[in-house]
Amino acid sequence: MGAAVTKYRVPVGGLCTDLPSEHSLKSALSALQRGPIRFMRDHVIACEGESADYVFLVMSGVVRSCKTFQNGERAVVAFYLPGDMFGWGDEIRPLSIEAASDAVVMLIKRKGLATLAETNTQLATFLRTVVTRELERARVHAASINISAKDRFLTFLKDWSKRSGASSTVYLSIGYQDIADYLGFNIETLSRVITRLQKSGVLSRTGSRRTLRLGDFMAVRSRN
Amino acid sequence: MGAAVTKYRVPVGGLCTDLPSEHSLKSALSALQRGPIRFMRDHVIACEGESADYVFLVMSGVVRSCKTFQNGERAVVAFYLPGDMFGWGDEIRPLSIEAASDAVVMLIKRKGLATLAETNTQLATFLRTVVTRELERARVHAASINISAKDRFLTFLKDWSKRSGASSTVYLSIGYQDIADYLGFNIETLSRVITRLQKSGVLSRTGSRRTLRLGDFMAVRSRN
DNA sequence: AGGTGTCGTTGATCTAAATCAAAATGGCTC
DNA sequence: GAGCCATTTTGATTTAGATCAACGACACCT
Repeated sequence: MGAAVTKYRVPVGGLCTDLPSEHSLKSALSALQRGPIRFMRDHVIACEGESADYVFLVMSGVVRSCKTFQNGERAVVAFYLPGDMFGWGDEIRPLSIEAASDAVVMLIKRKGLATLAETNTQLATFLRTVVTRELERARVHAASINISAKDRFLTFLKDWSKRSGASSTVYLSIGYQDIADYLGFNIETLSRVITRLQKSGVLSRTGSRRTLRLGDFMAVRSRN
Repeated sequence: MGAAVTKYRVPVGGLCTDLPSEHSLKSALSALQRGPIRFMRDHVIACEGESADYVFLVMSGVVRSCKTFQNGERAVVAFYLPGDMFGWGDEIRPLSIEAASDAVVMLIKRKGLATLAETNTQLATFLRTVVTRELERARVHAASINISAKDRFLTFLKDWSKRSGASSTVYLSIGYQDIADYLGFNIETLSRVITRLQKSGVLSRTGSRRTLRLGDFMAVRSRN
């Protein structure tokens, strides 16, 4: 190992990549951890309105946070991928947390983390970047409020492929309903958008419906 | 003054309400400040892509942050009202900052603030809540991606009236175009929505078009 | 292999909002 | 007040996406 900087739990290219773990921090963190815990798809990990005692670290699978409205509609606000830490910064959960695919999640005591961050500058910086990055993502999402379904989906795909370790082949481990609820249109529209993109050669699907092979994105004129 | 907790610059019920200013902090902060600076409506305060040397504190008027796309379209991502501090947490400005009405803004050196926050827990906590609150707002905005123009506008109005010091009369100091670009529909639709709400008695406009008198919001069935 | 349930696809129709076009309003200066 | 400008409003038409309905595909289960 030597002087090489080892990283703390990095399943893919997620947020936690940024947290260097010297031994002291690593052991201090492990004292605050519970888990890993397995959740089956669609199972609720935490409810809206609860006190947020834990911060989450996704080990595998995909986790979604969503807002459910009184009329039964739902909006998916964010997806968290392996390596992502989230749930920091809220005393009360503003959104429910659910498994969007079978997922393994680590729980970390929020208060303990806060205490640790008071003395450990590295951790404090890391937590700040976690929130900032999430804010950035939310802003981009919010800014996409007036673009077409096609462009919205392409933006999503681009982001997803980047986050899940860019390659020309993307595996959507989550259901279409989740994607549609995230992008703000319905599942039929999503299906049609994908079909159209397929026909126009932007992407192709071999074998499993969930596996998309991407052509040249940039070739497609989109808003940004 | 005695034991009474004085607050730092609180034009209305904005974010800065939360920052208690003992003398030491106050003077340390004032050393980092530049301003107040006046900006006329639509003037650019900071550009996307620039290094973010300053954090902003709105003294009066309204400031918007927006993303401009290559095709000339624009999305307003957030509005900042008197008392709001923003721009913390980004090394590089992800969005341009512009005056949505004539506005007076205070500039605070970001690096200095960061240094100060390292030793001052109160300030650190405050900065964290600033970012968290902004994230919360962005999430709500993003979650509104699939609701009707009417509901989106009502949600906006509710939030705006709360932020600008709730009363049954709301003064929109910004143009319709800005509101439309924030809500993600065009100005004609916004105008029609308002007209319809007027006809259905949810709100009325006396004198200036910019002044809305609100009826009972809760009576209107909306999604949340 | 055949049945069953979930999930994605396709088609027909409807509707909210976009777009195009023009008029009305209010604010401003002279 | 008259004229001029930016802003908002209203109307006619088009369109993207929603909705309703049915069908196809795949995984799972015995």
